[in-house]
Amino acid sequence: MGSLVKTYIFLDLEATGLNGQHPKIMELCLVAVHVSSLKNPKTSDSGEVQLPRVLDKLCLCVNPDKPITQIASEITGLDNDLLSSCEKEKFDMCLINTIIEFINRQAQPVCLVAHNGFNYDFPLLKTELLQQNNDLSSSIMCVDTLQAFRYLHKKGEQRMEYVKGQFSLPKIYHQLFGKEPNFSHYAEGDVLTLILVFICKVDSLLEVANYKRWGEITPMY
DNA sequence: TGCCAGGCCCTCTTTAGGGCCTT
Repeated sequence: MGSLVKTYIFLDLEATGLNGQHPKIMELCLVAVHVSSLKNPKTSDSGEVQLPRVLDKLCLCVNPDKPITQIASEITGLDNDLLSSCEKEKFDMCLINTIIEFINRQAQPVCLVAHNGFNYDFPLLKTELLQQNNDLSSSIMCVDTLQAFRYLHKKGEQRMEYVKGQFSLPKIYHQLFGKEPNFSHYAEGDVLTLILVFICKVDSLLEVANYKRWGEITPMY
């Protein structure tokens, strides 16, 4: 299924809490990368993988219309007063149309990519869409990089000596780049970090990735 | 009142428990 994909859209959400707290989205970022850019990455003089030059980005803050948990506020730097004072709109039809049009202007077919996406980002986005009586095309493909990296490790990927059993995005980035990622828990920062680690392992990831259809994603709540 | 998920993986496992991962 994955060999058909022409555009990978990397996705990250910042939200008011975790699954059990019925979270609401307060920031989202989608960055679209054509498959040709992923498979022909540029490197710096020191040999470090660089972000592709051609990126389409959609980054938006959202008024969650719900109290943000203290821990979520601490790690994201977002709080209700800040979002209100910046007069951010709620997750509404205007935002949904923007997301759909962003996806539609990419070379098709597209695949959404998120770290722990099958259990967090995709179900939460689905919940928000359904609450507005809308949804994405059920044929859109989805990949979870947490699942894929765990699978690579289990299969004995030679160059990956992660801290045993630990596959958070910052830990994977540190393993591959030898430094801390920039702007963790900014939606855009996390997406760019995700793109970099994806490119580092692109051939392996594309080989083992477990593709699901958006129609198979069940809402978080 | 107080607390709140759930899928995956590992191991001191499979009649289970605990940590990871996402905010």
